[in-house]
Amino acid sequence: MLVALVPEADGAGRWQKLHDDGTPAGPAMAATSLASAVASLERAHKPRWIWADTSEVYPPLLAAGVRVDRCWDLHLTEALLLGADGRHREPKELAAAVARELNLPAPADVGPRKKDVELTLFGPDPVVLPGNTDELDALAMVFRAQQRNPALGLLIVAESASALVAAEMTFHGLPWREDVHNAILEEMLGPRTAPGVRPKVLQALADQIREAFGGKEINPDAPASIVRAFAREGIDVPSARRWVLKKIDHPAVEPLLEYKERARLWVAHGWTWLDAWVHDGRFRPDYVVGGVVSGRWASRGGAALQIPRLMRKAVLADDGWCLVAADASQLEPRILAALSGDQRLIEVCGDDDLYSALAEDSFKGERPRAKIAMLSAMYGGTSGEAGPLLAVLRKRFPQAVGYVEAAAQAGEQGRMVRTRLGRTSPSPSDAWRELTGGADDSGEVSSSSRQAARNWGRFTRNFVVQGSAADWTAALLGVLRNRLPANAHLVFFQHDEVLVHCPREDADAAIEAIAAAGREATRLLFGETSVRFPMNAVPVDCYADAK
DNA sequence: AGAAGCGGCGCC
DNA sequence: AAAGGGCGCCGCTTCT
Repeated sequence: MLVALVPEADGAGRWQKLHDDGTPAGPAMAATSLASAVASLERAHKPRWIWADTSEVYPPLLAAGVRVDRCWDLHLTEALLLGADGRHREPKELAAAVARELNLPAPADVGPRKKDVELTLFGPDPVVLPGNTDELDALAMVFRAQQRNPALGLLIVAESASALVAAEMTFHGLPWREDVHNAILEEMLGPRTAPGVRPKVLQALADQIREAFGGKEINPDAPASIVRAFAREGIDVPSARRWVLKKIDHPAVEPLLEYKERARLWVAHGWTWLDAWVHDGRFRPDYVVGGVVSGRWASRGGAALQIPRLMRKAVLADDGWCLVAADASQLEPRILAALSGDQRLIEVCGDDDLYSALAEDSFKGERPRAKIAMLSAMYGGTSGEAGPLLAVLRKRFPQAVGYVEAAAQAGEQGRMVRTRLGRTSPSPSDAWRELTGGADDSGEVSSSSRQAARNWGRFTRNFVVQGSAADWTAALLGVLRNRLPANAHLVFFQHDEVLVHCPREDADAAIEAIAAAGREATRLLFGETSVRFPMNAVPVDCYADAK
């Protein structure tokens, strides 16, 4: 069963049952408490909820204690459908345009709409909804229009489930111990200072750096200042990047590197971050499902997907609870094996450490070289020894390497590529087409043209692998959230790893659910493939103890 | 004064 | 040892 749902002010709302084809299956109903209406419908029918935007509709329901099983997110779906038609939209433009179509208020943060945004979005034959259309009717109409590409069905369902997971993660929050975080900061920086006031340890390092440059003024926070300071000493450096500085023999280098590391901690995850993002022992970032073109999640605020390893010490389970940390090991090369059907690579995937097996097979047991070769194939690396290593890989695994090289070629020619579940790469810009349009008057293809083509080829090469891996994790999340024990909560997700917070006695059940979800995700994407996708799942008290 | 771009670095 | 793909976010600098 389907139920379309429109929230209204003060926790009220309206809903309407729909048939599977999106036609009305009952009258429109009004509820003064939307949450109780949803709860009772959920108990009775476990419907698939049709709503405009999970990130708007679901959090208030969660806050009222209501969890739902399934949904269909019209925003996310429309983005997938448009992308598949080669009509990508910026998320903000899409949100504004869909809101307009649905006669809903536009998101508050949407600025002036650009002129060239289409006002009619839906389907090959755009539907223009009159301004006075009932919102429930509009939802149903859009839902029906969104059945236009059945090939995307699984992706849409997985994406919508991901949106439920994202809202639930924000709701539960990642356990975060402020006292532990503060202790780390104190150890690395010294006592807390007011915002903008350089902590003692950083000031001491800055003084040391200035001494090393003969007392001349230098701002270690400004890369240009660092480059100038070295130039005064007769040392030319192209930039102030860490790996550049590391190669220099100069007394300022050590304190500079030390300063950079600690300053980064102060600025990105210092006391200001703690005040802004951690409350009542929980870190609650906003996750942006589908925020990356490849289908990976992004986050908004709090740099949720860039938590430094050091700070994971502050992620501690509640008393009597534990964190089950699980990651899909070496996910992307396994995805490539399954996508390409390369039998030899599939055999290599039989090993828990894929790179060791690859090294044994083709690289004289040299694991680092095997890894460089594989990463170069997936990322389009060319520098250093990548070329020869890739040649070895191509000879031994022609199907796998051929798969990514075909994707690269498609990109270089300006064609779109698709992930396993049908997420589609954006088209290159008009400027790109202009630049790569062909030979100039003299018949030469300019180097900037070739470079632009290669750059886009690297993007599409990686897109098929990174995006299909995102397909796989979306399927995993969707399956997992309905398999976990009732008290076990998904509290973190980062590309290929999840954290589950649960009572200790539920840890084994959570681990089993994760393993089962991994198997199911593999089956949903690839059917009865023999590629192995091992999940490492371990119960820990502290996130830093995983791996 | 505020926006935009850049360099840099955290994560996968 | 870095590089090759994807991000978010900071401070600094330059532009408007």
